[in-house]
Amino acid sequence: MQNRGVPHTTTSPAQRVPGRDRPAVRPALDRGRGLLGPALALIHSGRAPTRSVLTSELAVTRATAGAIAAELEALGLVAVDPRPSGSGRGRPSHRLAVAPGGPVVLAAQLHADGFSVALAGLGGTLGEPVDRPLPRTADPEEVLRAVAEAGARLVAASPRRCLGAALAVPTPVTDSGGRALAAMYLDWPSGTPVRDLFAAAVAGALPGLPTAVANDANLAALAEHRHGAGCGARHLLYVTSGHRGVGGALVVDGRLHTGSDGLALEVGQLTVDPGGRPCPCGRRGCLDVEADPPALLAAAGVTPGPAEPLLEAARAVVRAASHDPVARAAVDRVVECLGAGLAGMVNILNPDRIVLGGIHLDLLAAAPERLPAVVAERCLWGRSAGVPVLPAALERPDLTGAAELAWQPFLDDPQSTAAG
Amino acid sequence: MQNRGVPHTTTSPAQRVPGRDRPAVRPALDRGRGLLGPALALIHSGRAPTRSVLTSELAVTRATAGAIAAELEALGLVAVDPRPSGSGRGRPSHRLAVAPGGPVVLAAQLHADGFSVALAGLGGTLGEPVDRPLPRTADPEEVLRAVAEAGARLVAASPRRCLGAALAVPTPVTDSGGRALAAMYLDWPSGTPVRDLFAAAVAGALPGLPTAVANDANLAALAEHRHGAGCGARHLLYVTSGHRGVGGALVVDGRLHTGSDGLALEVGQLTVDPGGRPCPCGRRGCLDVEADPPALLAAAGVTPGPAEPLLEAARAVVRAASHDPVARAAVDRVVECLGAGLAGMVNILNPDRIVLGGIHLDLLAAAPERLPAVVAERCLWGRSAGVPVLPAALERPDLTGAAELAWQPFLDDPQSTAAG
DNA sequence: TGCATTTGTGCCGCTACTCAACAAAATACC
DNA sequence: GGTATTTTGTTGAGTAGCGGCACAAATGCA
Repeated sequence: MQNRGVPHTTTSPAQRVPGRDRPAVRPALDRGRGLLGPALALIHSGRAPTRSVLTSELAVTRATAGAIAAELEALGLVAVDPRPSGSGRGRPSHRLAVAPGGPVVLAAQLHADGFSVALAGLGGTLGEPVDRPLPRTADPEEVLRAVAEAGARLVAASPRRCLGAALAVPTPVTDSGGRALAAMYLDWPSGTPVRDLFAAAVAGALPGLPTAVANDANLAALAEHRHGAGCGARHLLYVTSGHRGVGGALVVDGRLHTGSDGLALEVGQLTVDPGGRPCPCGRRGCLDVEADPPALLAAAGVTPGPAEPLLEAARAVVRAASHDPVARAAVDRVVECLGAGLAGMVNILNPDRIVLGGIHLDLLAAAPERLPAVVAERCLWGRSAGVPVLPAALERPDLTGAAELAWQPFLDDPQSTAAG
Repeated sequence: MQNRGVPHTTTSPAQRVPGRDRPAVRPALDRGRGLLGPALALIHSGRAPTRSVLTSELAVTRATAGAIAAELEALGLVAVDPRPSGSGRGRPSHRLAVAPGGPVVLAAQLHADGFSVALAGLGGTLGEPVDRPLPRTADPEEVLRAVAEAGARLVAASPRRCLGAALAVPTPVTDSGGRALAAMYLDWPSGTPVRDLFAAAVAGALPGLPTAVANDANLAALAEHRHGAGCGARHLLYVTSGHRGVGGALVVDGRLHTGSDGLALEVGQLTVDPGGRPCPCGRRGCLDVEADPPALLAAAGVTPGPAEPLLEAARAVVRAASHDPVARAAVDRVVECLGAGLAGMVNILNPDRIVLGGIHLDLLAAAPERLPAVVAERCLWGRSAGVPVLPAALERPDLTGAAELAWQPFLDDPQSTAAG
């Protein structure tokens, strides 16, 4: 690209040469970057295993695809393997893959039971995650410092260059201020500036690293879209429940739909059973209290131990449903509620695929026919739509999603990986 | 642009010259078209009144903006007026406006009481609309032929070149097949291929004209976003009810969010009052039966005359609310239901603006404090979100929206206006 | 052993921009 | 009223990114 020299050289009016003139606005730096980003995204998510597929996916000439692949290889991000790629007539195409020793990002996650960190390269593969309990304090600053330090140890132990860090948190995060609105499991006050606090913590442990923070369900959706059950979907609705309440996320054309301030897909307030259980919001039968692990436990009459994770206790109920009629009835009831909630979302969002995580994944496995049927029945154009409902496919969707978030700037502009 | 010659010259293998070679895929034709489209869109929606604003909105250099403006002027789409544009220091910028004698499109609309057609230039201004009752037959082919013929008369009477035609229909339309799913007011069977039928009708009356068909609420939302109360919103939620049922639409970053098959924003099935009126869907208290004109009439105990449009009758109830306690109570009740429905959408979509049309516009005028308050109360992050709720600003939003739809291909690629 | 088919590559050209310098048109200040 | 300052329009040179083309390479099939 053109040499733009040093930006923002504060030329005071006095010392300014008369004939000298600067553009009214700094032209958008991200224009003309062209197809490098889309190409890397295709290889990253495994949708371009060969150069010829890349050519057709990008809708460019073979010459252009070759130049792009060569540049990504020069950046150390992609490995081009000229060995034949197997069957078919004609000359076999070169294989494209993520460069094995390429840069990594630091993915981190806060959840009800602790925190996790892992390194992640391109391609959606995680390194061995480190899981730790939360420090006894609830002070966000201290928690995030512990996360950053655990991450820094991972980074120091790896020979690969680290380009960024991102954190998944179990609360909505505002786009504008990066504030956590309802970090219930963490006992944080509403409005905690988690984005800034994480940035500060990482700046202490790993200076210079760009950071980002987002909601865990949103990130899991992104991960499922790129590397899991949502791969290839144009409009992916992801719904999950791992502890209390129900989280949703929507991926449209490969991008998260976070709404105007990151608060979209707060689906827990959908009414799914007008005569149902009371909800903290004041009404009855909200999805939040009818389709999460506590709802399933309550319907089955099970009281979990105080130290037992709610998700594990609820999974036990689903497993018991194969022989225990009480558990079966509980599962059936929650499946009806979940289906009604999903139908409500489908009427508004019209996704072409639904992926379920958390306890919903188990419920789908226990009612693989009934759950999609409920959705279709209660959905306005059920028969014409017929949305497929799939189980999530990733082992650690939240961590993988955090990695996606950290990778995003470099997927948008692969050249910038060279800067660090 | 490059000369691509005649497309699809079916070179049979036999007659193919050995050294001759065609690209694996036809490269995307719309790449490299650059900023002409965005520039025209800015001028079209009034967001670039001068060349200097265009420069900063496009984030290009003055030279580029000048070249773009000159090209749009050469295409006969934009008028550049070099006269000064008023106040401020420095040299005044040239004014940019839609060319007065430029091309037009044909906008058409089917509604409960008839059909309308109008010509529309760039800039969102409609010519005088022609309103007609529906032919006595319910045969879609015949209805659409009448529409096309009325349109053809308008086109013939105008000296301006017509580039395309689009139709707004009061039913969801599938993206894939262009089929009407629930044209209740028109007595059309579900699945009527309205896109193809309209194309055929227009081909008969105005050969060669490109056509398009979409849902009326969606198009009204698009129109409000570009020329009305939604101008400048990033995520615009539009909700309206002109006859029976409630229609919604979402505009994200200037594009309609139609979902994977055009069926998004079917918001009528949201439960807003669990103990409310029965709905054809089998449940109670759906938005469709609680916040449309018949709901308001029923709450007020009014039975409209058989020939009276439902919207007008409902408007009379809202007007009566200032002095009639029964009407006031009816309005209050429907306002609560509408607010609950809007809150449900806000929780899922997190728009930064809501615009109301149809009877909802009157309800907002009658309860300008209460309606936004209900939304905020029932919305999960009400206080932090505080979504503004505004009345629609256009006189004929559906027709204006149909014009937007017809213009869209030319806004995306202004060069193609020269082809016709 | 050819031949059709598919892919990789180098070279040329075009397009849509940026950059840089200058000219023009207004306001602000003395 | 004249001059400096600010903002804008204009022109010409330069360039990144991509398409078009011709040819070479690598496979399967007859």
